[in-house]
Amino acid sequence: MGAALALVGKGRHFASLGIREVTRQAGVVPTSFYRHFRNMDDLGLQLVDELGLVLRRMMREARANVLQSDKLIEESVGIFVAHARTNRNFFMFMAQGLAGESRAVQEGIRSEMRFFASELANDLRRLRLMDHLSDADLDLTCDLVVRTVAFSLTDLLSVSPDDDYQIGQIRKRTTRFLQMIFVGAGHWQSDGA
Amino acid sequence: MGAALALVGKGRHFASLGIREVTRQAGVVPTSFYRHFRNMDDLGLQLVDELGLVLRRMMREARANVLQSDKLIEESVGIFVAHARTNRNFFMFMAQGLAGESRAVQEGIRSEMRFFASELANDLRRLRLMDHLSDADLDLTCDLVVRTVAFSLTDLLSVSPDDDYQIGQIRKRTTRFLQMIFVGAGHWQSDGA
DNA sequence: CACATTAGTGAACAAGTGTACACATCAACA
DNA sequence: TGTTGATGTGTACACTTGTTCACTAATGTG
Repeated sequence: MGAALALVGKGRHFASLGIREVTRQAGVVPTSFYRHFRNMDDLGLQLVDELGLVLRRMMREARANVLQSDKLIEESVGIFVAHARTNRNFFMFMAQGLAGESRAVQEGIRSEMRFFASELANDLRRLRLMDHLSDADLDLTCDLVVRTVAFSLTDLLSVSPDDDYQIGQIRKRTTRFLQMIFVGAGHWQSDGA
Repeated sequence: MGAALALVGKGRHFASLGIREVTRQAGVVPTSFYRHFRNMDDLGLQLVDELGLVLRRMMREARANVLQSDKLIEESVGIFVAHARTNRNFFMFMAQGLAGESRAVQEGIRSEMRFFASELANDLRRLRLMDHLSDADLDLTCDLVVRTVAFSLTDLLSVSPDDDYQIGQIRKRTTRFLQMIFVGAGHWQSDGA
């Protein structure tokens, strides 16, 4: 799995990886592959599971650092950007998987995103933010937030991880996106929406 | 190019396609490939160019059908969904390319999206909507809109093109996303954003 | 310690891959 | 009509690929 991630991190697309290639990168003989996975799709699914853990770690950190901050959005985006850098390969895999060729991997990632959105909704409820929104509308908002952040991922991954200036730009832009969404959510249904 | 698109439409990822595979689908001998393209990346780039045309056609239709409608957002999303169905393979290619393995294709698609966003900004200016926004903020809004629609693409492409119910759901949800964004844009900078 | 499970090995095979080269076909135009 | 440029063909070569099978090394548990 590490070998596959490493190749993805080098710019290869997961769908184009072969068993021999992965085992070669892992420093192991091709047949060993079958001791762990039935095929590449299987490997992909297990990567999605690990991706889930990465995302949960990120959420935990965000909750810890953000609870009483007034710059909730800015902080959260910062944590996201930091994690995207630390776990670059995982996030690359995620970005690829959304339109990947394995339906199962696709669905897995989608499901991780849904989970993330629902946790975000819980947090906002708990913090008594967006109290005027119905459950459905809060859901809508969180879904939109998660999508926006996920799309920023593709921006983030398309620049060098050392290009602090560009990364800063993306962080600022993403923050403004979210601010605009929350302004919209704040006025939702109180006007002609 | 048609053959490559057809394979993508069948669920394959562009990055995993080979020259022989494409020529086989095209009903032509492998060596013929080199008469038209230098390699698969080259083919990808030419597909991006054609994708540009598809998007422009869509924009033209949207402008024609939407000028004096009060349901501007709803109509536009409808046109988008319709085009996504008609040109399913092109849009699949687009969704894949955003996180694809050819940097050039990636940049090409990204650039098409920027163009689309800037045209949208022009239209909004012309229609005297969002008149209170600075150029930069209008840009921000349009970028966010285009991203949101692009992400909906992955939803759209993950369901069967004949599943009218699910497609309708996606259309409605996307519409609400955009409405929320525009509500946010409408109140932008007038409150604590 | 012995034993069972797990992980890794090496050789083999049929099939598929990218690419090179010389040759054939065909449309368009002088 | 003859020539030319674009497109397609057939053969060939050196690799790479997925998967199989029988075998070995290491691991931890009774």
